[in-house]
Parts: sequence; structure tokens; C-alpha cells
Amino acid sequence: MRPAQSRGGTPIYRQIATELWNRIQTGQLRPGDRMPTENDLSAEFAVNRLTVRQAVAELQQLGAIEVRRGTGTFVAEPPDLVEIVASVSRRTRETDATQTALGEHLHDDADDESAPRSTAPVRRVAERIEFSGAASGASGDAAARHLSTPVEELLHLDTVMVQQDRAWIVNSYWLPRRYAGVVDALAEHDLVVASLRDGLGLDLAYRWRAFSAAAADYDEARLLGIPTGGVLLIRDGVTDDTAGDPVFYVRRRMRGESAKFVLRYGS
Amino acid sequence: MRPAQSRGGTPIYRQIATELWNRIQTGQLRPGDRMPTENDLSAEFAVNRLTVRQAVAELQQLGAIEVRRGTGTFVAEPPDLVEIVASVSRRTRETDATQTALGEHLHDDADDESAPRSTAPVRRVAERIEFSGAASGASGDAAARHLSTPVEELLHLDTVMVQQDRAWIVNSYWLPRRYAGVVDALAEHDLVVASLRDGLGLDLAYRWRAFSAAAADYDEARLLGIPTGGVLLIRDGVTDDTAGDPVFYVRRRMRGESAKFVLRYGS
DNA sequence: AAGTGGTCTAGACCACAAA
DNA sequence: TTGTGGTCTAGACCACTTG
Repeated sequence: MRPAQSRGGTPIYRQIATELWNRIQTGQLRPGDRMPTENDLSAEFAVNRLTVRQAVAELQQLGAIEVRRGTGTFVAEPPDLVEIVASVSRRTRETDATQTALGEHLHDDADDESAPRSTAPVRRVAERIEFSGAASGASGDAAARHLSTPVEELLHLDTVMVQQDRAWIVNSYWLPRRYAGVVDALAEHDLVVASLRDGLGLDLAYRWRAFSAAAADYDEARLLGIPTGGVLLIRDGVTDDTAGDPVFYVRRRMRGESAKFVLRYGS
Repeated sequence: MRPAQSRGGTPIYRQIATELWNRIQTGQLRPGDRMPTENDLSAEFAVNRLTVRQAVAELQQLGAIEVRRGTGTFVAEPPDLVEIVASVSRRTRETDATQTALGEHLHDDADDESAPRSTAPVRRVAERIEFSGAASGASGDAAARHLSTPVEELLHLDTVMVQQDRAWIVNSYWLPRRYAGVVDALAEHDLVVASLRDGLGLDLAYRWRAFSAAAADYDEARLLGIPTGGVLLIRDGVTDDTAGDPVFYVRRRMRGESAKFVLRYGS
């Protein structure tokens, strides 16, 4: 394999990357297989090692390979997916396809979400920060907007959920100061609706929940042990009390490839 | 700013990247602002231009900056988010927090999902492929598994939803051959449940839907006009008929930062 | 024409992991 | 100790965009 000079066409590093990509897609290279070393590829394609590294970096970003410093480069194993399942009763057909009933779930207590999980995750509080200044960055401002509360009056709490000794989900909560008692409950065992109702007399309900995706920034990458710019699946939302006042804004971030939120419709 | 040699510590390119990141986070550089050129940064930090480029690449992957070839590098504008909203009636509190009702939505017709969208998207069919061979790759195998149908008996259809002249969502459908009539309906106006029921006598219902995130591979990046390895938000699922037989498996991919699925709980 | 980012080279030294 | 990937340099030429 000797790609022609790029000369205005496809760059050499991309030709190499797609060639390797094809070898993986067609099964010539299988998950767990050792890839040729950078020096090997440099010789095979008759290009500088840096050019090879550009190709390797692209495949790594794509999640196709795993690079282990000092050891070698390997075809990535398919990630072990953790499904977080909600049961939903099937749409009633009498009405004009407008009514559906959600069963259990869509609560914020992750304990409810453990249905088909291999091992129950251990939760551990990583940080606990009290906001006071206004210099809180974009996410603090977003929380203030979602809660209709000035950022100076918000408390901030980060927790990390760990599974099999590996950071799995990073949670950030923002609450008005008057709900400071909730912070203790969150720190103890995340937000279990029942315990809040029993312990604090708080009855909570979802206002909204949303799914999105983003690249991991430096903090998120560090907390989750993934490369900067890695793929995050994000679920955020606001929970309020029975009076309709917002109690907290929550933002959960997890590795994109290894988490999946499933809404299952019962028969 | 003159970072010390890396010498076993933080690499220079990362020091530069975090320095620029901080300038952006603190507002010294604002969205739309022109960043220093690579030559400027190379001089400012007294390093080789390639080292600067490594920092720039990291910030680009992170979504913090936008690089325009031949023109310059700019602080990224916050993406204009398209929210796809489903209304949900609030949890009834008489029962033990187990019942919820979903209103409109959670259908597969994207037309229903247009609630708070600035402009109605134009849908356009990009490809139409009939599967026959077994060499269909991982996604075809996944579809076969979800549908409990051999991949040789599946049809495959890709569609692209365009908004404001820009690819917005890529859809892939897999159906058993006996539902070939559905393909025409999909090609015409995506899957509108009502039209299928009226036109084909098919009454459909969700089996499951799921949210996940992944890096864009070469095809997905090309179709959506984003860089390879960019962040995708994915929603996939299976729809079946009233008999409980699966009719199709669908997989939707959209730019992560510019799409958000919202479940809104009514009062 | 001038300035920007994009690609590529040859060579060097380093940090890390495994034998 | 050996081989792997990680970082960095100095220099070159190119493609693209804008005046």
C-alpha cells in the first residue's frame, strides 16, 4: 500500500486512516488485535512517522482503536454498554395516538435505574462546593436561568457515580440556598425521592428532563477518565416541589459509548 | 506567557491550550472574536508552530474554537440549539410515584417534534439501498438482532433531514422485506403513523426508544457536515405492529451540540 | 499579492511498560 | 534493556480566502 502524494487531493494521513478503518470494518483486524506499530506503518506507507500519527489520532478520536503508551495500539473492543431502562406502557389506541402512560422511572433516583445493570454501582461524593461569588462560569449561569434564581443564591454540588472502580457518571446539582438541607441528602445517597419526602417533608416532581451530547471539557474528561473532547451523553433537568417552585437543576454527564437511556414500551 | 519546558510535566501544547481555554472561559476572548494566528501564538509562547497547532486542534475538538482555512481562527459561537420537545403530564401523587402520562409525542414522525423549532425542516431522501448480501457491517447486524430477522431479509433506507440548507438529522431504517410498502411511505414523508395506518392499514406502536451518544464515523461526518469524530446524539428504537411483530428498526443521528430531546412535565 | 491554516519531512529526545 | 507511543523542533511547500 503506497498512497500517492496528496497533491491537492485526499491527504495521505486520511488515506492511511481510511485504509486502516477498512481493515477494521472488514474484519481483517478484529477487536483486541494489535495494530502495526507507528514505525511499521511509517515503513509500510513510506511516510514520516508524524503523518502516521495523524492517521492514528483520527482513528482514536473515532473510537476505533485504543492506544496504550509504551505497549502498543489495539483495535478497540466494543464498549460494554450500560442500559438505563424505563418501562412505559404501550400507547392506547382508542384515542388518537396521544396518550401514553409511563410506569416506574423517570425519577431522579438512579437506584431505580438499575434494572438490567451487571453490577450495582457504588456512589461516592467527589466534591462539595458552595457557590457564593458571581464568577461561576457558563454552567452556573445556565443553572441560575433554569431555576430563575440569581447565581449568588445557589449552592453547587458535584457527585461522581463509580462502577467497577471506574468513574461512570458525573452529576452536578444547583439548588437555592433555602434548600441547603437537600444537599446533605444528595451527598449521602444522591436524590432518592422517597427519602427526601420522609426526611425533609419535601415532595418533588419533574419539571423537565432532556438528553443531549457534547464533547468533554478538561474537567469532565479528568473526572470521567476519558480524553479531552471525548463524547459525553448528557441528561439535565429541573425538579420542583408541589408548589411548582424549582428545587434543583441537575446535569448528568456520562461516557457516550457506554451508557444508553432506554424507554421500553410494555405490551 | 512563556511556559517552561514540559520535562515530564504537563506538555507545552496543553499548557497553551488551557491558557487559551481560560481566556475564553473568563471572557477575555468572546464568541466571534478572532484568535491570534498560529504564527502569533508561536511567537508569543516561543514554541514551534506545530506545537501551537496541537493546542489549537485540542480546543477545536472541544468545540471552543472554529477554524476557517485561509481566514483565521475564531472563538466558537454557542450553537443554536434545536429542542425537540415532548409534553408529559405530571406524576400523579396518589399512587406511589409510579404513574405518569405522556401526551402527544414519542411518535416517530418528526413532524410532531417541531414544537419550538425556528423553521420547519425540509426532509429529503438521500439514499435508498436494498440489502441482500450478508456483508452489511455492524449496524446491519445490530438491526437484524433488534428485529430478530436475518440481515439478508432486511431492506435498508437512509434519509437526511435538512434544516436551513444544512444536514440536521441522518436517519437509517431497516425493515423486513414484507414491509417493502413502508419504504415508499418513508421515502415520501418519513414515518407518519397516521398516513401509514390510513394508506397501508398498518397500525404501529413503539417497542422501545433509546438515547445514546457516539463519535461520528466517516460516513456520518460527511453526511452531517461535521468533522470526523465529532459528537453525535443518537436515538434509536424498534416500532412494531399491533400483533407485536417488529416493523422496523430506526437509528437517528444528529449533531450533539445542536439538538436536545426534552421531556416536559405539565402542571 | 499577502496572509491564513493544512500537510509533510527528517531528526531528536523523552516517558512509559514489559521482558 | 528494549520497544512502544508522546512531545518538540526547524523548515518547507501547499491550498484557500481576502484584498
